[in-house]
Amino acid sequence: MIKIVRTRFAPSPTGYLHIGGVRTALFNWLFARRHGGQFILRIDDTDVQRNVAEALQPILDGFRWLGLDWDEGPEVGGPHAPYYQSQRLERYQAAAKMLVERGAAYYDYATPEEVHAEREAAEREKRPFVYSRRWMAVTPQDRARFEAEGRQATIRLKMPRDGYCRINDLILGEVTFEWAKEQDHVIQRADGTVLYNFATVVDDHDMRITHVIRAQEHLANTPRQIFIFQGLGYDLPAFAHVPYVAAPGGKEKLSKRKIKEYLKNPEFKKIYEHGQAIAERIGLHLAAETFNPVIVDFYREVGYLPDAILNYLLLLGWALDDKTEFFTRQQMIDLFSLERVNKAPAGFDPKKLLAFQERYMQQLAVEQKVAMMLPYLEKAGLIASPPPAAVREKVARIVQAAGDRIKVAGDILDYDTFFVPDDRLSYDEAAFTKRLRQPPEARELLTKFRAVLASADPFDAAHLEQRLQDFVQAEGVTVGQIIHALRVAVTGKAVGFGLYESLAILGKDSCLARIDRALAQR
RNA sequence: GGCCCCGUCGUCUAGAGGCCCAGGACACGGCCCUUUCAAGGCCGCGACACGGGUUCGAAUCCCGUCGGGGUCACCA
Repeated sequence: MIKIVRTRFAPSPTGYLHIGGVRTALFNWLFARRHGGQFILRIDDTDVQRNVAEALQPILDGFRWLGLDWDEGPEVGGPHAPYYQSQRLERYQAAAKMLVERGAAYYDYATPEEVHAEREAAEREKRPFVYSRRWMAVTPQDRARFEAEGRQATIRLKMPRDGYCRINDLILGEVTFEWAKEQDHVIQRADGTVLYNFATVVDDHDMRITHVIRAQEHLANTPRQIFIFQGLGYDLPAFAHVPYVAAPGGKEKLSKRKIKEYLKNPEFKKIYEHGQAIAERIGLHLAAETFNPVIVDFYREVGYLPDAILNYLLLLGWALDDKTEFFTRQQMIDLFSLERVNKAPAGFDPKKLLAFQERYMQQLAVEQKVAMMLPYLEKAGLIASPPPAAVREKVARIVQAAGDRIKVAGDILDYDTFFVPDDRLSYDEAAFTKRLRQPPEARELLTKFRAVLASADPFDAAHLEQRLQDFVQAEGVTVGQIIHALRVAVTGKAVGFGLYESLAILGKDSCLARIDRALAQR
């Protein structure tokens, strides 16, 4: 019988989707899709006191935005519901009890202090800690006696004390652990709630998970989980431990808590500031702790493409060959394999992510780009909402003219000059000085060229270029002497796309008004 | 510290004994194009952690050293 491949990703409802988590989820998703199987989302909320629904929403939104659909889980349900660990407690308790009955676990009446003391003693004597099982209840009489003392029971795993646990990991190969080094871990607390390592196993079995693809930090948990699977008489899933995603410019695991440290990295900082600037212009004032390149929401708000992010993440620890870099969704699914996942951690490089983003942006048609960018202009208060047809047309012309300069949708705000009223145009001071105050001939040339513009017809890029060429010839000056001054005067900025196209988009009236305004400034 | 994992250009990687005095991409530097800024084109810089084996031959296999990381909870 061929088992249908079923993989899962089990996020905790923390309020945001972590980029490293997405990479793990992506591998799970791809593996399931590759083999025509199912991808399950399960919520690890065993230890969460906060409002789960609220903290879960951003995560589900993130998955949807990225196009990583789940076959079973929150909001879609499924045959193994509920998919929230907090709602499965009775099932876990029944399993824990069964584990005790089968002799693979026991009721333990030690207090946390007593165990702690044993651990300290072992440390002092520099020997590995192994619980003495002094407060292990072997018989019902033991339980009664301990309880008479006012003690409360936890349930501990009764780990083997000899032999080896061999794991055949799909990525790492064979990994061997010594059973004797494993602890009698608590699986059920004194208050009856259960611990992650135990709940995970029960869920993976109940939900018929065939392949556990998870971060390598869980490798050390695997022996005890295998012990639980076997103790309960469950079939073992296959394990694949993917290396964790490392911090930018570092080797340690990427962590959402170390943002301040990452911001010392100039490249990370640059990407962050680029996004932060866009966010602020659309009225999002978010703290670095919750809005930064480690969190998926950052990319969504700033206007990245999901496909670019996924493509980048796919190549973080996986490669098809020595040349293929770009993968469509379908190609990813067709070509992904766990065998080609690297064993070593890969550093997260937001700059390379941006490079993928640029390439994906370049492939979009103008209409697609416009659709992405209109919301930014609306939120920044630069255009009406919904935008009239004429405005859309204008945005399309700008997007066309800007070409590859727009890397993320939010970059459209760099062209705000085309939307501000003529009398509110602000000038880049440094540029204004360099182009309009310092060159002695600037104002005179600009004044003369204003007259040329006033009579220009048609007011399009080709014609305007011709008029400017004629002008410099007639005046005996260079293009450089007039064009920079003109750019600053009409756009307020030193840089931008083609000037003739800029003039044409602005229209004659605006150009003339802006030149007048510039000439009036001292 | 115990256990486990890992170690090719700054970064992501290709490489499964001769195709490699190591290939690609990002970044970086230069040139070209050019009204600015991008984009694009061309060129360049740049790595097998180290030491021993095995072999006619090692980035690839073995051993050791060093280095990095993960994990050691009644967290997930």
